[in-house]
Amino acid sequence: MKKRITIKDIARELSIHHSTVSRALRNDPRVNGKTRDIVLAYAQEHEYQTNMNAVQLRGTGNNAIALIVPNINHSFFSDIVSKLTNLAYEKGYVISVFQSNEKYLQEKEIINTIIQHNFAGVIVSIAKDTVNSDHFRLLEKFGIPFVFFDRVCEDINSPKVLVNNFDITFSATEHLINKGYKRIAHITGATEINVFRDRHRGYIAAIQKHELEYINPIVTTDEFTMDLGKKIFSDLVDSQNIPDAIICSSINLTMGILFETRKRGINIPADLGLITFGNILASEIIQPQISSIEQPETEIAELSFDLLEKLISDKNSLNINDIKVVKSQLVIRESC
Amino acid sequence: MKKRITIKDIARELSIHHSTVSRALRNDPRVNGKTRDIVLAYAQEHEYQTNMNAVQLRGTGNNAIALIVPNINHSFFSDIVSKLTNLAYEKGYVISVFQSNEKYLQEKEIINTIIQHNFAGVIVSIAKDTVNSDHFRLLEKFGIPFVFFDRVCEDINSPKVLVNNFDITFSATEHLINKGYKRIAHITGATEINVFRDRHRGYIAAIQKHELEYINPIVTTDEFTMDLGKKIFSDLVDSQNIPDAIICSSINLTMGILFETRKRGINIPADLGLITFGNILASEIIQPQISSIEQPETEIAELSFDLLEKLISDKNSLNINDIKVVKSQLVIRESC
DNA sequence: ATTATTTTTGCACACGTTTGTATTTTGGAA
DNA sequence: TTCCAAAATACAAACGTGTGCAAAAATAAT
Repeated sequence: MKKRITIKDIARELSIHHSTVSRALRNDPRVNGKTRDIVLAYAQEHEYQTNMNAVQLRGTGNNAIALIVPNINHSFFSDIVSKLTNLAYEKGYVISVFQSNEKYLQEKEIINTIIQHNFAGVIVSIAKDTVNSDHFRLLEKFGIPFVFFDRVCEDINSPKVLVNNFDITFSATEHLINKGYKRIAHITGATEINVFRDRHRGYIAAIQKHELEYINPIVTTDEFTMDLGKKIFSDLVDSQNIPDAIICSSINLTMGILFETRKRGINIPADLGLITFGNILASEIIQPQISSIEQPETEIAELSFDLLEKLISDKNSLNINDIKVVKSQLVIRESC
Repeated sequence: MKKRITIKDIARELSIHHSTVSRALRNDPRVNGKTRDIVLAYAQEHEYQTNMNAVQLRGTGNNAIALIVPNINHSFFSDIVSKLTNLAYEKGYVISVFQSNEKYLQEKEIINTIIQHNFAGVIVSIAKDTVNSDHFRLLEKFGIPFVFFDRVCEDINSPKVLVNNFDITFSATEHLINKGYKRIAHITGATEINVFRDRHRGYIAAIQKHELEYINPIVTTDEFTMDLGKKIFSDLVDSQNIPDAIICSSINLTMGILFETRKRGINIPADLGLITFGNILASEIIQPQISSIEQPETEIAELSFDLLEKLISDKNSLNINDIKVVKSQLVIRESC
């Protein structure tokens, strides 16, 4: 391994000043076409690569953006991560993906790292754990623009891309009611988070509108796993407090419920109606096919990226408090 | 937004030299405990954050590592990405995740980016497209250590973490044979890639050992999607060249096959035996439950990270040509 | 009190790049 | 040839940090 070649090296070899080399490499019109070609040729031959640390230190040109998600390996987020990564690539940005593991503390440290590395901007969906938003204030203070998607800090003035959780959950609940279900339960996450709170409210609103007696919001702050789904449903059965329909905020939990219903011989949709949030690769295979609320990952990714890009290129280019709401879709299948 | 505070700012305010501040912040024993405390207090109060660009430019201390995967949103890779991200976090590294989209060209550009940003090391699983390995030679040239996992460049001398693809596919095939299946097909990816080639060979070896007549390796270079799975199976049926068992390299393809068998009333395992690579969240739900070859993502992630870490801290600490082979597991369920 | 020793701080430069300004070179017009 | 404007290049400083070395201050030894 030989030491990496720098602009100064090129300058020395070519007996010109390194500032000229710098300009030549960036196609500055101030440099003679002839020398530009010589420099470019030399750079190419010797595999010159810009040192972005130096560029960023200088303060000019920063194409690094950071993405923070609670979990990389949950389908909703991994889809968005994948899409955003591609968008970033196309637009010439470098994207770093960070995972908070649903922990406020980790999220906070990630923010510190982002500041230290001078990222140009951040796209973030907050952890379930995050109730305090000081770290985003810090980000503001350092002048790093950021955009929230899905899970947001509502007390922070920054653009947000949201899903119509209230409306869609309202619709889903109403759909179940119209189908004749009377004891509808709603399983969701910590209602401190906008996403779960809005779904919760949408559910309640529909129940109340139709004056049903049975209201059963089941809020869990644990990690959404299939096992947790099994447990929640088992507890429901044991408690004799059995609903005749469920709206579930997590595909993982839904899998657990499905497992238990099979084990117990509970028929879907006859004995139990079911609507879940989120898609699953195998949705076409699983029987009965589960009705689901599908979120527009592509649209969310694109909107978030656009907003951030605008913010990076000009901090005043848009209303800092811009909120976009994208529509998710209720896909009725065989489970209700 | 106010300008960010630097070491020099602290020095000026405290009327000491910035070198002293630098040392104080890093707990250098050469600085007086008293002044250290003053500096630390001031830094904390004014929310000082190290500028890592400067640090990295200086050449001392680089904690950024890069991870390149073909797809972030395929379960095998997303699991590994997630695990590696956590490992990196625990060990104080910052990890950036890049996605090659199975394209050599993108992989190459990613490598350039990595060089330009002076990453301390790289963990990579190559694209299906990648037959040329010049870009890894470039990485070598720039002295950036890297570790391959799963899909590797065999002509590059760098540590590798592999899965026992030959053996496990051999076993799987033999298992099907022992169960009485006679016409076993194998669906896999481009055999230029070590992973698919080894599986291919393992399959062939088992077939030949048992002197079966029917050998049908189906190699596809297209993206592994459920739709492709449907198409491949439909073509098989149409061609009258119907196997009585299939080993499939991709869970997505397997889903497509499953879909088609249902549609056509083909019974698994009676009419068709099935073994797939990869896990799926819903595996407990899908009926019949599919026998699968499960890869030890955690072990792969840990081994890869350990190797890279050693390489970063001391380039000569291990045999550069180190190859670790981890064992995947054949889990027999109801599909064969 | 003087010197020797250790502890602590200051100084200056380097990392690689960019950019405003000054200087030189070039080419053309007088 | 001489001079002028334009084009091309060189110079120097800056971004924020870390480190070897020199200088100074504090402490210990004589």
